[in-house]
Amino acid sequence: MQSGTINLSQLDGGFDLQSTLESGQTYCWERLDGEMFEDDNLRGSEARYATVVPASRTDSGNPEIITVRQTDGYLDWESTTDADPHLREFLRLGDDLDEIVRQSPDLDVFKEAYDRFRGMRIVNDPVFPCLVSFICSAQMRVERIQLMQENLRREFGTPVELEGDTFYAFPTPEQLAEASEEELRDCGLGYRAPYVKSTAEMVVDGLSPSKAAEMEYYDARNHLKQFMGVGDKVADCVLLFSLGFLNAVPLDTWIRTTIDDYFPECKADGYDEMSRNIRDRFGGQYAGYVQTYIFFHLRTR
DNA sequence: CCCCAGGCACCTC
DNA sequence: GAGGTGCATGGG
Repeated sequence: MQSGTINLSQLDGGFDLQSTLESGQTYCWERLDGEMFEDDNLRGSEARYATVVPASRTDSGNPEIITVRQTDGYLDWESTTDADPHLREFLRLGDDLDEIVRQSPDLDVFKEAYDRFRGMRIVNDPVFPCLVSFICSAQMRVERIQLMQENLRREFGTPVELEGDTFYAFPTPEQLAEASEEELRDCGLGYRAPYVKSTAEMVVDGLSPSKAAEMEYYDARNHLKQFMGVGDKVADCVLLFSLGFLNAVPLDTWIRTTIDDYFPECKADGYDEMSRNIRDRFGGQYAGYVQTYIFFHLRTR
């Protein structure tokens, strides 16, 4: 086992592990001393979280466990591998949060959110788990999305051990493509089960979700919409939370409500037009950051 | 019993 | 392409 620390005081704009992992951006982590996404868990804890790095991302070619905990200005990690570069990538520790806030619009609702969750960063999840989890997110609460992903990992993922504890990698496209629709429904996926199976088969057959990362924003969104169960909103989530499109603003029910209450001038009929309006209103290149702060703030107040 | 949850596929027109 | 409808599942 390896361990290490990352000095958070050296990061521009600081870091907050709990809000980063429990704001509904990522379903790739589990909390070891409590349930993710329970409101009374919000803020102030020094909880430990675990994830499994996909085999496709590790030097060893095997899935590798990382556990991590934030204490007093440091991120302490333990891992089966050198977790430092993975953590910097998955948690976007290189983002200059101070600069992002400077470039964001002067909005009271954003200031409130930023005061509550200072240090929260957008995540950069591995693309296949991110894609599947947001296909599962349709008409579903975050607590149950998390439960569905835990079920998928346990039922279909490769087990990995760290000091006697067993964790599961998120299933590969091959592992999910081989699952039956019935088995997927048993994980609680409901009508999303055939979407997940079909999307896994498409990836196995060679359609690459990560290829969107090389494209211009609208082409990237259209590329992702080829997958079954992926529309404009899910595509924007994958672009923002996995592929580095910090300008993407997923238009979900909460942001739509916010638009009605705070930005009525951005209202429009189609997703495209309203999305463009709100992206401009949120300052363009970092609009996804603004949206994520506002979403978490309003959802948990 | 109702309604709703970080929407989407599919069918009309 | 724009608009309506069905969709599994669990909790309030």
